[in-house]
Amino acid sequence: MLKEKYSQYSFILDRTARRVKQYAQNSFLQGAFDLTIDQWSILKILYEEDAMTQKEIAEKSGKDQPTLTRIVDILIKKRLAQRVEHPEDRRCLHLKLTKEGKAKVEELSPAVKEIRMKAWENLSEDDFENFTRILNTIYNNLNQQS
Amino acid sequence: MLKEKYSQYSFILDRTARRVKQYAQNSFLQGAFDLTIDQWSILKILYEEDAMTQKEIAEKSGKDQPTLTRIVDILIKKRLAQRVEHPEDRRCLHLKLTKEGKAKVEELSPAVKEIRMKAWENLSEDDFENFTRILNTIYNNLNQQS
DNA sequence: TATCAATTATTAGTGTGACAACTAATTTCG
DNA sequence: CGAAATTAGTTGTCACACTAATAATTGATA
Repeated sequence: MLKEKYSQYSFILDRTARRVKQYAQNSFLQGAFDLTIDQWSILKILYEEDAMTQKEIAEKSGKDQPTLTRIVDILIKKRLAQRVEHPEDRRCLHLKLTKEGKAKVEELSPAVKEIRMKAWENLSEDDFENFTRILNTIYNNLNQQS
Repeated sequence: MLKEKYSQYSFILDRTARRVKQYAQNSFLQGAFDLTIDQWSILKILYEEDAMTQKEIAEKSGKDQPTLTRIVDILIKKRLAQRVEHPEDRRCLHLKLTKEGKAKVEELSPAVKEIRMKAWENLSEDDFENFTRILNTIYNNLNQQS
């Protein structure tokens, strides 16, 4: 295999991921959403399934627990979410959206979808399928266990 | 278009980019390379073309100038690179590798290529072509100017 | 030539990511 | 039962990304 050639995907992958994030963040700023991309991603997860523990959210979002703790702190400071005691396990905390949090998700969802779609101009349905398949294959190839 | 479906690529892209970086970083740690991935990427660029300004390196690496300043500070602290005055423009600084810096790149290059290849198990040459094409299309779709 | 605009690099501030170490609570098992 | 291991969450540290603001220098132009 031509290692020189293959080993350069990482640069393109990294810069594209950064640009996707940056583009969305700029759009958020212009729309005065008062949220970062990562804060939004956690809000979205909570909207789809309320009352999860932070551990569960961390797994679902692919973030580690310290990172999640900090994002949740910010969401709470913004009064978009709240921590609630777990009824059976005092180590855990259930997170729930506040009314404001739910309203925020409902208000912004359509705009966020539009922002996300921009990336797919000039690309086909096949491209989308291949792209997600390849990304997931790479993700699994580099799994911690292996 | 099914916006709901298409708008979820960003999560997969982000988490895969993070895992690629993390996998390489862990391999660097185990090999006691004493470098981060991003420090390595700058060293590599300097090895290929010595005596560039920070502005040029920033463009080539896809990093912004503040980020580059910090990474270069670290490389200099590690005695792998040095700043040299630009002969014609006193605003600029030429960066050059030290002997140690060049030796480091030569020493680690083969190992880094091996690490990078791991991601491509179970994937074909076509996948590689499609992957880079799609990434670059997305990157251009989200160009600042547009 | 004197001023103003553009360019290069830096600094400060905020947010995030990874890792290690820690607390508190719970579970396991001798 | 009680000590040890495990688990959930937090805090601290370092590195990086991005923005805005600044200093120093250069170039353009009136």
